[in-house]
Amino acid sequence: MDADVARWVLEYILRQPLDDRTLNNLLRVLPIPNDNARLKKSMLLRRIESEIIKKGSIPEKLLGFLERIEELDYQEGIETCDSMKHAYCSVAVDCTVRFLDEREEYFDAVKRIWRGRVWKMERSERAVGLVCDELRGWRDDIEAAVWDPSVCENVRVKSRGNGVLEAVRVYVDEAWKSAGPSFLEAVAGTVSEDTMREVLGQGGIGDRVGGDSTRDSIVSEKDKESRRGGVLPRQKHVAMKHPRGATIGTSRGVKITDTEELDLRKLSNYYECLPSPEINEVQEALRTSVAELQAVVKDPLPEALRLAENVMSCMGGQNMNQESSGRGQNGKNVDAANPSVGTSPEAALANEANCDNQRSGHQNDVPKPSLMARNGTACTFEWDDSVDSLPEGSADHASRLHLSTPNRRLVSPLKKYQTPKISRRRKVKKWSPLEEDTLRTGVQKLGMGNWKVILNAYREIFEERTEVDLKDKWRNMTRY
DNA sequence: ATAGGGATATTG
DNA sequence: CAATATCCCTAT
Repeated sequence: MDADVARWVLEYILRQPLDDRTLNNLLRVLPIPNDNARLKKSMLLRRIESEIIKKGSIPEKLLGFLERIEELDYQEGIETCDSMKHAYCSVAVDCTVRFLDEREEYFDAVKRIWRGRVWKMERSERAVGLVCDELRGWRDDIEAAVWDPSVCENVRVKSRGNGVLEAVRVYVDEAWKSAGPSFLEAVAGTVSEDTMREVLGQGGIGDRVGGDSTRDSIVSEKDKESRRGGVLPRQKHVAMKHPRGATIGTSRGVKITDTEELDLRKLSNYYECLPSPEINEVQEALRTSVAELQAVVKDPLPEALRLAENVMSCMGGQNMNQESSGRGQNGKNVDAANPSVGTSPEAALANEANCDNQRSGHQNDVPKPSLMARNGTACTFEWDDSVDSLPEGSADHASRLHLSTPNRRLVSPLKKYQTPKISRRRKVKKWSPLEEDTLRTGVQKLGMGNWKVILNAYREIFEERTEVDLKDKWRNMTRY
């Protein structure tokens, strides 16, 4: 599967009300691009959601999740929103004051959270967005409470109205909202059902030119609201079956158009231009991978589990966790670590409860879904090691099915969609005379065929060129 | 990493 | 539309 497509699919399923187990299995199987901030953030958000739904109490690791999100935001120049600051503070407080009754543990928590995390943030090189007055205020109180029993009581009282769950929920909702819909959903809302059918079917297109051609990309409020609403089977054919009325003319939808390179624009201008191969390519990609995805989404538990596990049983175990250190891994490492991918089911995840439980034994009956096609720039991701250890069919499990039911989320895709690079082909860039000269001297000095050496030697001049480009250019220059 | 063939974009 | 330039994919 193409890396972009994989990313779209991931973005999509992260927003689906799938339970953790299913999601986890899917994540295990999909190639995860390691370089996409948006995606990472979605994962973290989803994990936070999962955590706050799971148990009554807030786990301390939410602090870590929030910190990572903040860092991602920072790198993208996104300012930390108030709800996030508040959520972080609330979690920190909650995870500390819960130990107020045990001096030892309380002190440990203070050291861990306030003298550890918070302290680090405060003296970080950059201004960490999570640090705010509220946090500092609490820090002082909580520190004082370590030594002073009377302050201790104050803290206890003050923390009663903390409302962690609410705070976190508010933030998560806001974050999803500003992230906008997943690409697949955006596209689904962009193209009418008829168009989709035509393109996905045989592609009889020309006869529709004209008419309602000035339409913009639209995602209807209705669709957005139902996005994560309730238990699944509703929106099975998300990408293809949008009731025309809901998506197009009638809705007071929101534009998603201000995205420079994003081909959503082209998709939305579908009626105006002749279909470019590029669009066809996108839609073909969507067709195939969405079809695969639908098999999972429409009937999540049985279907997805079966798919995911069948796939898993065909693969070697891949327990790389991209989240923890993020950058350390790439496709090569994964492949190197698992030379037996696809051949040795017994090597796979031997210690994973879910795998053992549900493996149906005949991995060869099922054709290898292309979902698992691996990509050189991707690695696998372990959603959460704790979920798998939970007993199957427990109350916990059942409750997680309703994961997203409470959050009704109004998505306004006003925010720019972080452009996935659909155009797999770079823009054509004519060679300048300088470049040509440089190439000539490069070949003369460093030897023809040593394209990489030449490229490195004149990196500033060969801007945006690859060694293959040099090679091709030389081929052109020396023809005849 | 490189070469070669093929796809796509650009030019005339 | 053909010729050419650039870019991409794949086998070696």
